[in-house]
Amino acid sequence: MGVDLSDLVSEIKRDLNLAEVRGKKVGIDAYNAIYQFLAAIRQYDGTPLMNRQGKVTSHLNGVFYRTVNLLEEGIIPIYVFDGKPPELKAQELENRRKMKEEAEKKLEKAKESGKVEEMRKYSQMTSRLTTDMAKESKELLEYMGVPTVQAPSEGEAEAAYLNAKGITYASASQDYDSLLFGAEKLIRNLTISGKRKLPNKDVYVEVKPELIETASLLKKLEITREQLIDIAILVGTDYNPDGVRGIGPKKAYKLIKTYKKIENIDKRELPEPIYFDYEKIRELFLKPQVTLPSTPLELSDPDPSKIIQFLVNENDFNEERVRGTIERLQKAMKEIKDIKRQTGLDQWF
DNA sequence: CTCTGTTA
DNA sequence: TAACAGAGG
Repeated sequence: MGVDLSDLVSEIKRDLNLAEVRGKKVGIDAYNAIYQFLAAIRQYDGTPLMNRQGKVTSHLNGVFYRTVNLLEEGIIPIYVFDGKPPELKAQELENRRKMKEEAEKKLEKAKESGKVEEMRKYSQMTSRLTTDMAKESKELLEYMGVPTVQAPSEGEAEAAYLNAKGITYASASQDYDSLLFGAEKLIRNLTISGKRKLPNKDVYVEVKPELIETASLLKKLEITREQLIDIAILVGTDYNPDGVRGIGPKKAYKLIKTYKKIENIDKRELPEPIYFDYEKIRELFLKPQVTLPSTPLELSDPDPSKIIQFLVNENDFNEERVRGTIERLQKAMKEIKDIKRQTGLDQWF
C-alpha cells in the first residue's frame, strides 16, 4: 500500500538522530502504526494477543509501550486517525480485502497441516484494523494524556497538513504518500527498539529512524511537488493501484523530466494507454480534505486509575507491568515539561 | 513491536 | 553490558 518511491528517495534520505526531535511534536499516521502492531504483536504461531473475551489487544499493547518510549525520548506523538476514505480508494480497499480473504484460506490450510511458520505468515496478512480498535486506541491515548486528531478523510493527508502548517515538526509513517500530501518532513521507522522482523523470516535486523525532507528531494530531482505527484500516479497510488504497467519510479521520473506533466507524454512512450482519471487523483493529493484542529494539541496529565481500569480490568494486562509503565509515562511527561520550560515553548496550559 | 529474564 | 529467547493478553 502507498506509493513506492523508495528508489527516488534513497539518495536524499538520512539517518535521524532522535535528539533532533526532542521536545517536538510528530504527527503519527495512526492507521499505519496500529496496523503494524496488529501484524507484528503475535505469538509464535501467529495468534494475536487477546483479552479473556477473545478480543484482540495487540494494538493496545503497541500503542501503550511505543507511546511511552517516544515520550521518554522527549518526542510528543500526535496520532492522526483516518476518517472516510475518498471514493477513488475503493479499488485499493477492495484489493486489500481480497488479499486478506486469500490469506485466510491459506491460513486455514496451514492450520490443518500444522505448519507453524505459515500459520504465522498468513495470520499477519489477515490483520484487520476495525473501527473498535481505532476507538480503543484513542481511548487509551486519552487516558495517557496524549492528544489525538480525527482526520475528515485520509489520516496521512491530515498529518501532512499539520506538518505543512508548522503544528508538527514532522510526519511519521512508513508510506511515502505524506510527501505527496505536502508534508515538509517525513520520518520512517520511528521506533526506539531498533529491531524489526524481516518479512517471512525469523530474522531481526537493525532499523534506524530516517528523515526525508521534501525540499531536498525536489531539489535533488529538480522537479516540483506537482511533478512528484505525477510520477507517483504513473507508478501507482492508492487511488490507481496498478499505475501504468511497465512503468516504475525510474522510468516515470524520466518521463516527467522530459514531458513535465502526464498530459504531455508522447503516447508512444507508454506501454499501455492511461485509463484512470489522473486529474482527479492529482486533486486528491494537492487539495485533500483536511481540517485545522479545534483545540491546541498539547499533552495533559495521565489518569493512572483509568489506564489501569482499561488495560488491567477490561483487557487483562498484567497490573505490575502496567503500573511500572505508568510511572515511566509520568516521569517522561515531567521531563518534557522541563524541556519546554528550557526552550521557552511552554504551552502546557 | 516491546518487555523481561537469562546467558555469555 | 550486550545479545538472545520467550512471552505479552
